[in-house]
Amino acid sequence: MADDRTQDENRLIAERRQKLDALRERGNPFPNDFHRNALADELQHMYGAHDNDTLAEEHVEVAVAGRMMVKRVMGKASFIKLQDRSGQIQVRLERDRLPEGVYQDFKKWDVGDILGARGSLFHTRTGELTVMADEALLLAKSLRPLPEKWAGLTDQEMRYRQRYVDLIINESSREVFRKRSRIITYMRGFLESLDFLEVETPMMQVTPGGAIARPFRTHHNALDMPLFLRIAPELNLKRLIVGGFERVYEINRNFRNEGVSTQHNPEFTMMEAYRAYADFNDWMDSTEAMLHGMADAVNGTTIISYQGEEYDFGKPFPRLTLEEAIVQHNPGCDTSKMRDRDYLAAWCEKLGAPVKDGYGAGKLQTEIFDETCEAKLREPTFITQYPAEVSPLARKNDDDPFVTDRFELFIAGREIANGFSELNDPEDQAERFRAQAANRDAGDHEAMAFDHDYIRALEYGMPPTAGIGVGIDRLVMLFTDSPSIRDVLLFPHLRPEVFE
RNA sequence: GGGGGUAUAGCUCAGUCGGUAGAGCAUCGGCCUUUUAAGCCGCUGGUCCUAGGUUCGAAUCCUAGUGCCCCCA
Repeated sequence: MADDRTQDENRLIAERRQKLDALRERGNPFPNDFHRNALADELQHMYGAHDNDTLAEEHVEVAVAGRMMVKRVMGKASFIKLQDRSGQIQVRLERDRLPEGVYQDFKKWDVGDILGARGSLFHTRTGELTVMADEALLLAKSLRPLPEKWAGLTDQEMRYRQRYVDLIINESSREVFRKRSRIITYMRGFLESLDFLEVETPMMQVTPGGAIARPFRTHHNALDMPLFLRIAPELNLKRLIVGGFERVYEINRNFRNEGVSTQHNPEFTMMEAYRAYADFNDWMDSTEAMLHGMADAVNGTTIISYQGEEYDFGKPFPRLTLEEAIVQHNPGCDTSKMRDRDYLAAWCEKLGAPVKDGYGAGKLQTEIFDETCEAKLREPTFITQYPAEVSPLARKNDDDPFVTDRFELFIAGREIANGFSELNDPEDQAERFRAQAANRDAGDHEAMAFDHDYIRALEYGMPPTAGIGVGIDRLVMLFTDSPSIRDVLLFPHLRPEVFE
């Protein structure tokens, strides 16, 4: 026990431990037989408008419980506020109304303690709905003092490391994560209404695939073999299209062994959906419809306010090709040389973007796009026709095989979604894998491995299909006006804390 | 990987030119039966991130390191 009294003990905690020790003398200080029958917000909605005469007639007996966030002792009577998952409710405790000794005990309870109280409702002079307690008890002692009530908790590091404290203190933080849940619920509903089947595919894969990214590696002891955390569920979901489900989706974590930033966490949540007998245009339409409906349902308006800018999710999103975007944002470029490797390479050099021997015109185009266009795409915009060179799983365009039938959706200068008509020609796919494998052999850790089973699956025949991936975290950032991905992850990745 | 910012009481923050460490809130003690950041009186509470260095003297200046934040690659 003594060993648990950790290094950051201080006088405030020691005082509370003594109070807990005293409670232990009198029995179990963590009772589990208090039955709450009302939430703070329910009471506000049901009885907030009733006057005191009505409340006295009704004599509503309630049992409330939660964390004591405010404690105001005024001699023989006190006001406290209990916070539960719905909100806060005030409770009045009067010495002479409570059972013998309870009020004296209460004076020793601390802000942060978990309490239960039973009593009837009334309004104070200033009109606040309040429970007049006939009974009050301590349900769980809090040993650590909470941040101060007015300034609250603002220290970013503590907000991320001790999210539980952030959630206790900051309603805005609680609201971010409620909204995150509503976004995902809406998305599920949208897909279910289109008869999509939710599935779960492996997180641990022998051959990581489905994206261009570096994977995390782990090891299976019993089988004595390496395994990789998935970078995308894509190939497995398309195996299920081959299997005949026709419409499947998965909302789950991906893992990418890359840098950490305000836009990147090593693990992040992606929604991927695949629909047979559809093409990438259908997915652009559905994505627009989904985001429109989501904004209405989750935020109550189609206008998304993000970091001082406003975007209208109610309007159709402009669609332009990658080459059109480059031309539009680079007046003066030579439009006749948009696929001239030498021209593009020189341009990249000027931009300071890497140019390697293996890079073709398509790869160089995307570098120029990333450097000169991406950040400028503020309003929701679909960029279409990505080069085949950088789209190893996408179907080539029938009229222009340099590009694929692919799109990415940009909002506020960031990629939010990526979709395309799927490559279902097994021989073309095998050829693309071979090209990726060559890059891999040349030292590109992000290049895809050749997935023989995936080719075998395609050889059984995959119907014409289109798929999409939506970055959930970035979407939640937009909907909650959060500047950093860490603000929308309950437990963002941080360097480990050292406990001495 | 590079650059910038930041780190002081439980929390939020001051700290002047290098000269004994400060405030508000919280805690603790006293008063107070309708408060709303309740009020009044009193007392506590510090590894000034860490390790070196300069100096008679360092929260303050220098060097290195660490965490977090931001920007860039």
